[in-house]
This record gives sequence, C-alpha cells and structure tokens, in this order.
Amino acid sequence: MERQAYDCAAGCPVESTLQFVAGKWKSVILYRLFQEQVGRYSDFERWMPTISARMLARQLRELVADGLLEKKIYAQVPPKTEYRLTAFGRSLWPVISAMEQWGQRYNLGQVKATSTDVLPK
Amino acid sequence: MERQAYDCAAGCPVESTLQFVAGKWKSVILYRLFQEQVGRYSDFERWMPTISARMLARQLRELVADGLLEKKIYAQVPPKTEYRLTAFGRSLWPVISAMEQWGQRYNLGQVKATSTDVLPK
DNA sequence: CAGCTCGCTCACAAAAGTGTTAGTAACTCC
DNA sequence: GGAGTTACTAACACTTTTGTGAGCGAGCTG
Repeated sequence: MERQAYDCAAGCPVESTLQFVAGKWKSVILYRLFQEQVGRYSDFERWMPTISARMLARQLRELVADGLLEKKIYAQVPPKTEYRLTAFGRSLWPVISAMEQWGQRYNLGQVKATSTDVLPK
Repeated sequence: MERQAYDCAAGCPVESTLQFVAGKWKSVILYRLFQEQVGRYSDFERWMPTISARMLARQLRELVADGLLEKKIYAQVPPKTEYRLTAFGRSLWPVISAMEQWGQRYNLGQVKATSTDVLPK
C-alpha cells in the first residue's frame, strides 16, 4: 500500500487532515476541482503537465476511495470519465483555500522564498 | 537533499504552500508551536512520541532553513535549545488552523473516516 | 483493415524518505 | 572518576514513493 501512516497517539487533528491531503498532488487536484467543478482525466494532464500518468491515476483513485471525489464513467468509446468533488470533498475548502491564499501572498513565484524576501526587516 | 520537488509551471499557489508544509511532520511541529509558543527538542519528543530523533532533527532543521522557525542555543551544559515561530512562520496560521478545524470536525479519531461516517445520506 | 482515441494498468527501476544503532561533547553530581 | 544529562549527527539498511516505457480494448475514421 502506498500510503503514509500517521499514527498520532493523542489524535492530533492536523495529522488526521494530512491523511487525506498529503499526497504529493492531492491538494492540487482538489484545488483544481474547486475551480473547475468537473475534470476529465485528460484535463488534469493538461492542468498539471508534470504529473506522470501513473501518479495521476493513483492519486485520483485514492481520492475516490477516501470519499473526496466521485467518478462518473460513460460507457462509450473512446472512454470518458469525469471527476468531481463530493460533499465531503467540498468540506475541505477552508483548508485548500487557506493554502491558496498563503501561496498567493507569500510565494507568488514557484521558487521558495525566505522570510526576508517577504517580511521587511 | 531529502526534499520533494514541486515544479508547477503555472506557479500554482497551493503547490508553493506545500513546499513549506508538506514534510511528514512539519505541520504538526508548527501546530504544536502555535499552541505552546516555545519548544525544546525534548518537548517535541514528548509531544510526538512516534517520531524518530533523526526525523525530528531533520524537520526542525528544514523549518529553520525555510525561515519558519528560529532556534536559540544556550551555551550551557547539558545543552539547551529552544525553537519558536518566526513572523513568517506565524503567517501560516490560517493554513494550520484550517487543518486543525477540519480534523476536529471530520476526523476526531485517528482512523480515517469515510464520507458516509461523517455526512448523513 | 490500419490507425487513432482515451483512460487507464503493469512491471521494472530509480529516487526519496525513514528507522536503527552508535556515538559525541562537556559539564555536573555522587 | 564514573555515570548521567541534552541535543544532536553519521553510517547503514530498509521501505515507500515516484518515474518510465510499454500495452490494452473497442469502436470510429479514412
């Protein structure tokens, strides 16, 4: 099983949240779906060009298994699938949104900023 | 270097945030410091009993290198060090707090809940 | 009937992350 | 003077995560 095990004896709430969100691409996938409502497999490939097909399929599968996304398969050829957030997935909006805002404010470029770049003195 | 590389061509803000927060234990360390203000090395060992010394030292070092924490070394024997949040680190409060709240609401136990456990119908 | 399409999956290999054990420095207490 | 203290680090092995390349099924298009 390719999943990190967070075992927090005291039931740390931050760790529980991480269980759902901490895959390398998961929060980005969720973020995209918050923006676009629906995404097909090929949409994600376009939105996140550096992800490999293997990872994309796997992260999507885990998100579906966790109940955050739902997957609709159309029985047609060539195949078509759609992913969208479930109500449970949508409940993560505060988390994703906080990440988005922090990233916009403190890290507009993709290169890591240090505190001195951001906070004067 | 033990660091994941997120290269988001479009400069996705969620990915930039992940760069700082996505270590296996980083957000938990930050969370603890938001609660306690100050932490010594041995405090973290007590707060997070399942982390290994190697990981703790490493995650702390990275957080300091990223400018999120500052480290104060007292020149005494036996040695004493204190870690606390910098202003930059404190700017992450909305992210950590959103994680905390989601974890408290939807995942009180440490076992993964599924959507059906949480959302009626 | 060859080729294209889409949404994947599999096997293999490389890379990243993690745990374990041992050890250090230097001062105090017994 | 031997043991205990704190905050680590280094070496090694192991596990987990990730990338790569290949392939598949089934119908539609030329």
